[in-house]
Amino acid sequence: MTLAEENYIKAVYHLESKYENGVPTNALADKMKTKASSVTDMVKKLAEKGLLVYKPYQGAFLSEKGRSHAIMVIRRHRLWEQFLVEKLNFNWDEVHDLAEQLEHIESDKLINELDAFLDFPTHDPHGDPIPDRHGQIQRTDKIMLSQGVCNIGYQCVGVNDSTPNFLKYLDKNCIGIGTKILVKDIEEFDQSMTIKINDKTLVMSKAITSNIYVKKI
Amino acid sequence: MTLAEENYIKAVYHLESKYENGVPTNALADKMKTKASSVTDMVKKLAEKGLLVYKPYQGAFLSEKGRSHAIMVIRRHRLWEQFLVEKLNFNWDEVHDLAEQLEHIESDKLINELDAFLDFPTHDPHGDPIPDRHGQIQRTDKIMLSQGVCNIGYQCVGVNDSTPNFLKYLDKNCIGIGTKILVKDIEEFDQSMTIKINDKTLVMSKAITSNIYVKKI
DNA sequence: ATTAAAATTTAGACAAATCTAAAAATAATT
DNA sequence: AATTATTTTTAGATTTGTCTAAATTTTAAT
Ligand SMILES: [Mn+2]
Ligand SMILES: [Mn+2]
Ligand SMILES: [Mn+2]
Ligand SMILES: [Mn+2]
Repeated sequence: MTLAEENYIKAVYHLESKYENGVPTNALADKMKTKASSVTDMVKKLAEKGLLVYKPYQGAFLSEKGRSHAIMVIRRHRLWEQFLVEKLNFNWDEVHDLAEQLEHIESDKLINELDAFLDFPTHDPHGDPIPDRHGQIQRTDKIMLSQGVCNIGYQCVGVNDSTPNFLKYLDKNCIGIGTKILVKDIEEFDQSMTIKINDKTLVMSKAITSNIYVKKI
Repeated sequence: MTLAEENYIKAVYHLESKYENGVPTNALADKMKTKASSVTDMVKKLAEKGLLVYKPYQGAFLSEKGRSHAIMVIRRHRLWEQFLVEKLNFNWDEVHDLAEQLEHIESDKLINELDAFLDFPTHDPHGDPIPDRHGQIQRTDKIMLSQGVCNIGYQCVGVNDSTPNFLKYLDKNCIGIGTKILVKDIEEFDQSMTIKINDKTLVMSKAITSNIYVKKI
């Protein structure tokens, strides 16, 4: 399985939750930063290999084989991110692009030993679950902070946007995985939220609060 | 710099010590397990990029730029090998092929942090020196065991052949980096050597002894 | 039900890295 | 020095993944 193929099935995996009746060619082209015509070619190839199910004009689905391979790529990605942060002093905003490279290294022993070396982490630095060696993913119930309610305490468990820009914003405001957040007020007009973190008060737009995952304490 | 290009300059680097008047196309084709015509094409491309110096029919040399890049690829290769053995429970005969993949991961921070994490090792699991972050390589004086002399004690400091087959032979006979070896006898006819390791006596052919590097104790 | 717009696929081309087969240059032998 | 043999390069083809431009299909709007 080539690097490009792995990236495509991973993209299909991530888009499937949003497009339940098949992932459209254009959505995939966007995600892969390529052109629709390139996607059509690749999707046909992956369908021939039995990794996707695909009918022309109808979008793509992962086959079981495709899904389990996609999950393994995601396992590798998240384990490497965890390694970089835990062992090599990387910040959580520096690891994604590097993990995009490392996730394609092919070795079961490597990834399982890395897993053990890290003490079988269940989540990566961004709060995303790390599939276990059998592809099992621990589902946790989380909501977007934008869905939070006044005067309720929450704890940050993940982020939706994990681009460096957003993560640096969170760093600047002392928000990370595990941070306790108390919702003080929600402005009706634009859903902007006033929250308290360690006695510091902070106002965040909906663009921010809808990218932070929390759970009730 | 692509994966193929990095592999070529690494191959030129390793062959330059044997071919001082330019690395011949065929030698490179052998090493790269490809055809001479493919080598010609690639060598021309690398020369245009300023990584090699090349005159048709005259063989290839590394430029300074090419050499320093080759050394960095070797640094990455050996640091990864060391990581796999030291931290992930790999045996020294299992790491080479995996390091061939890992050496192409592009990130200075990654490799320098890995270096620090491993406590700045000077040698890899096969006894080969690890270039430092400036490309400096620690040269140690070593000889082939086949050049050893009777009744002199040596210590194994490296191997010439690091294929799994040879390394497994060494494992089976309890020979590794640091092992003390006493030369007891050398048979004139075929240069086969009788040696003593921890009171165990062992006879090794020249094919073996010329692949073990030692230094006088 | 037509027509217009959007999404998708096909056709044809291109760069990277490889191959085979043939031509050219260099080295070795007579 | 002329002839072979070896090495190296060129010419033309192939695979992978991409592109642009044109054709087709589906969806939305009159
Ligand atoms: Mn990531
Ligand atoms: Mn992540
Ligand atoms: Mn190696
Ligand atoms: Mn090595």
